Amino acid sequence: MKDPASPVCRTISTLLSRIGDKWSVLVVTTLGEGPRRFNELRREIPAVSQRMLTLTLRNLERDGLVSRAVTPSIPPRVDYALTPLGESLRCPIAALSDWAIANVAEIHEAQRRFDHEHDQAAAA
Amino acid sequence: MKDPASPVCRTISTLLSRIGDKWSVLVVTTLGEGPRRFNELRREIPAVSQRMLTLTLRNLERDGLVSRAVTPSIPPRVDYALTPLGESLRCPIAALSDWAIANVAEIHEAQRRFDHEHDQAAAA
DNA sequence: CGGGATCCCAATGGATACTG
DNA sequence: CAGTATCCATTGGGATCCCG
Repeated sequence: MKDPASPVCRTISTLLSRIGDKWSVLVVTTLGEGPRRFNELRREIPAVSQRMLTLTLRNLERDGLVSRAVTPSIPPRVDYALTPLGESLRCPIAALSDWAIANVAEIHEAQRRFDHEHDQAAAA
Repeated sequence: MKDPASPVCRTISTLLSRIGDKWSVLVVTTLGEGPRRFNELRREIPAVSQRMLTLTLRNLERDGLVSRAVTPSIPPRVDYALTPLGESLRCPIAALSDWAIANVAEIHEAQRRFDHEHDQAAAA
């Protein structure tokens, strides 16, 4: 199970990278509230650059988590939404962020203590 | 909630980065089976370099997820173990990897279809 | 045994400009 | 509006050598 060459482990690893990348989770949770157009997502996630939003959406689409519907009008219209697969990921993601929210104080205190006990050079 | 400047979001983001980095989850799940010494971990996770294992353990220790116990003998002995906080993370992590395992086939098929529909240049 | 220090390459990601 | 293309800075991470 821990052999990094096994397909299962590589897929999990890929998924974790996707979860860990800077914007995927934010996009998935936003789309979890309902379909969005490209610039709607940009507005709801102000810090994302248009380049990274595009890349993130492409990756999520490739993994089958997000659907992309193009309406070839002038101006063009593209709607993004979670697929059923993407919907099913919301639950484990929520579990993770719930954990994070529940333990943010403890983590911060651990970091503070760690930084204090070692040299206080790396005071993030 | 989506303001990236908010402390909560920054902490979640940090946690997700930790989850998403290449080795943290593997280390946490391995330590979930019981305490391990440094080189035991290296043996159980063959692909990790000693540098990255050190860094990963330091980060996890700083976040309060892993404890580090030094026995100053010759040769030195260092035991790593999950803290209660680290233990509590095993559940959401398991939820995530269960999801990944359950959906690996569907994800692969989505990727295959995506790569096929677009140019087959990026055949990962 | 359990690291730290250094070097170096590859990937991530931001800013900006251009396009259909 | 919804991207694509290019350039560039930062970071991640492997290899190697050294040390207590």
